Amino acid sequence: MPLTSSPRGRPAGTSSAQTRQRIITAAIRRVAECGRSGATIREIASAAEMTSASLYHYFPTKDKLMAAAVAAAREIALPRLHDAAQRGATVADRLAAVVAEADRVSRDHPYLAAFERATGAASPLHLVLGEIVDEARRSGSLAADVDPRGAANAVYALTRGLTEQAARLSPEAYRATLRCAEDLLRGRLF
Amino acid sequence: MPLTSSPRGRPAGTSSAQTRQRIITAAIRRVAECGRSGATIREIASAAEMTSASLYHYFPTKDKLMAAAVAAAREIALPRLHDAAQRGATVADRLAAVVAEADRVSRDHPYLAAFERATGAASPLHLVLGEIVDEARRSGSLAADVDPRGAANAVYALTRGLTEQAARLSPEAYRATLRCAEDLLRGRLF
DNA sequence: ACCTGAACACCGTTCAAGT
DNA sequence: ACCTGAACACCGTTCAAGT
Repeated sequence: MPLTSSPRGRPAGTSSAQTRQRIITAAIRRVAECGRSGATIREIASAAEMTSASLYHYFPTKDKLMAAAVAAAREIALPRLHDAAQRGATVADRLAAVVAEADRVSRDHPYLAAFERATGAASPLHLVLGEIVDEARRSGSLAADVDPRGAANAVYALTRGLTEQAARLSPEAYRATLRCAEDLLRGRLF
Repeated sequence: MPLTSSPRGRPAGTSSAQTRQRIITAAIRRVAECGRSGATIREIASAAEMTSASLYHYFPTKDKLMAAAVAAAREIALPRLHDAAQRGATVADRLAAVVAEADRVSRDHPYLAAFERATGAASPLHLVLGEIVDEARRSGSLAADVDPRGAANAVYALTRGLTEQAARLSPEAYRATLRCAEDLLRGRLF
């Protein structure tokens, strides 16, 4: 074997699952930094210390890799949002707690908000908000003539817009926006 | 000159401004249908009845063409939203009128909502909402301790999310969502 | 199974050459 | 000025060949 040849086969001390995770982590970071189309397969592979051809051994297309990254990102936020949904006595309290927790998750995982924004994937927030509104309807906190699905969608629309703004505004301006969004949910903005 | 050669020079009866407009219209449609990266320069040029090389005579890069398309799209919606902002006695009435008019604009220009969503550009809605909230603050309809920029951003976030939902939901479900959004603005959802 | 370099068709963009 | 076909570097993806 010539000394100039590149190493072949799986490096010692790494499992297939670890390699997969390394690729997903690299993908989340690169997509957050450069956007979905700006993050090239070659760069993601390089950040995961392999060739683009090797990456295709783990993910058959860029779309499938993105879907796996979206699912991984969701698993980070979902349990925390679920916990937050338990806090608070009233529906408005719970909604505010979930929105606030979503903000904290963004702070703890700096790449996450930019990644979700770049992919435009449905956030775990939708699920949690739907649950809160459903429960509000069961407990009678929602006016009887209000469509619960419509209410969940409206609140979800608000949070989608907030996530988008988070990437556009300064942290200070975004914090002010969040406070107003909470006032809006509590019915005391205007 | 061989009979097989393609025509050269500007076709008779067209001005430079008309050609520019034709390119922009084609760009809006293709981006709405295929997304920003899915809409290729070659396809946009083809839809505008020219070569991609010719298109570069009018726009130096794809980014500049997209910016021009965004500006053109804005000019469609802005006057109508401005008019709607005059209607209604209270702040909530005016906000609801603008949101409703934005919905009608989307219906009148089927490609527009998808295009704005695909480009992620700041919509003319932002400007109009900012004006309404500023006026609300001057007239004292906004609580003194509320940051007016934050309030405008929060309402804008809601409308951005609504626009996104419009593409995802059935017309019926979207209408229910719009009604709940109005209730939310009026402070009587929860 | 896992990895490689080299190739494929396609993209945004450029350019010499035509009218 | 306006348009063309042909080329450029780069992208996602494939593949024969290595261990």
